[in-house]
Amino acid sequence: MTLKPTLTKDAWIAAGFRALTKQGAQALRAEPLARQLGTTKGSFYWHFADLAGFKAEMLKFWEHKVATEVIALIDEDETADAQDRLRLLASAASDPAPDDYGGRSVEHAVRAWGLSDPNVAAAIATVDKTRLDYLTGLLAEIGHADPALAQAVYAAHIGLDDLAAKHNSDKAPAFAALIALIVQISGK
Amino acid sequence: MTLKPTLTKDAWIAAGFRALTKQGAQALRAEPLARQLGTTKGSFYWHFADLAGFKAEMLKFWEHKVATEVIALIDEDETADAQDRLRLLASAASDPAPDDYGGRSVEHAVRAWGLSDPNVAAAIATVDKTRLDYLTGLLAEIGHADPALAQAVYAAHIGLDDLAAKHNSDKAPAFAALIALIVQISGK
DNA sequence: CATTTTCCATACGACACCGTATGGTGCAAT
DNA sequence: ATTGCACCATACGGTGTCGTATGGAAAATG
Repeated sequence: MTLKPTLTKDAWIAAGFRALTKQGAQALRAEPLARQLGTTKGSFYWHFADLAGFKAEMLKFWEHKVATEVIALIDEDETADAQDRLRLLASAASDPAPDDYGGRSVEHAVRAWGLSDPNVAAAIATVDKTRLDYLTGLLAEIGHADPALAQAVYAAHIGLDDLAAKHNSDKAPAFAALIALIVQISGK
Repeated sequence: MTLKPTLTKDAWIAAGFRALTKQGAQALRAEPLARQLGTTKGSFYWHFADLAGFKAEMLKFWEHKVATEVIALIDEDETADAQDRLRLLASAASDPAPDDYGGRSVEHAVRAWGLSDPNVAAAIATVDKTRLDYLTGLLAEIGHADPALAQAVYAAHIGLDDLAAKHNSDKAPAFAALIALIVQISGK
């Protein structure tokens, strides 16, 4: 059990996400991050081969986090039916910034990052597909067979992250209102 | 010899939006843009005081474009009622990239840009408020008084831009499906 | 205590870009 | 033709960052 008073890779990655959410992808540089951590880039280049390696580890970290979130959601309540699961989704969106590294949504920042980094874009595409397939299945179970609707609902989730980050507005009630509307129709 | 049309500010701004949509905000630099245009930064610094001035003009250009779009939409059909206007919104989203500078949505790129530039974020906030107020009014007219729903619908519009850019998917059917659902409920 | 390993500091050359200064070119008007 | 102006090319110093190389401190190991 080596108790380390020194920096770990995770500390660098956390600093990376803080910088990403606050300043965008162009802030992912070794020397500014080192200043932020009160150290020098000597540490950075000991823990990571180069910037690309650092970014790859950040991305890996995010992919793992998202994957566990999805699994947790699916296994949350084995007995819940589709309607319950949808409402669970709506309330999960109300978490007051559970994965926050300093004020904004990590997911939103990662999506913006994807615009300038193909590796990030590829990871996002995979995540999107997983979620969208899951949501499409849920909606189909309650009578909404059109996958276009699932796409719209998922898009609302994405867009609300954006709006919440830019306007400090609350994401939860809007998403809940949308889900409520959809569940209402399925009941008829 | 080729009659060389001199570069205008608009040509630089167009190149700026191409770079923004393809590579993100960090691509808004004088020398790379000059190479892209087959010229040098001597031209850039003749047309613009500095990078900040250039970005300000890009932003001004975008704000003007968005403003005219909104006005055009409102004045499109004076006799249309709220339901018609909503369907008009849905079909307007089906334009095959009307404001494209090279493959992706400008709006989407500008929103990502806003993450790292407060001036851009402020412009987006204004635009969002205008659109959201308009949409909230429309939905209220057809019986959906909850502004949270309007927020969700607008968020879907934003999110679909993101998904369309990342997956080359079509934005129109998803948004149309959502609007159809909402109009359907209002009929009850 | 000596040695090895782990982790960080510092110095270095290379490179890309900024913004300025200044010179050059083609075209218009006189 | 000469001048004036609009527009671009080029050269320059300055800054910020990259990635490497190397030295050193502190803990772990024997």
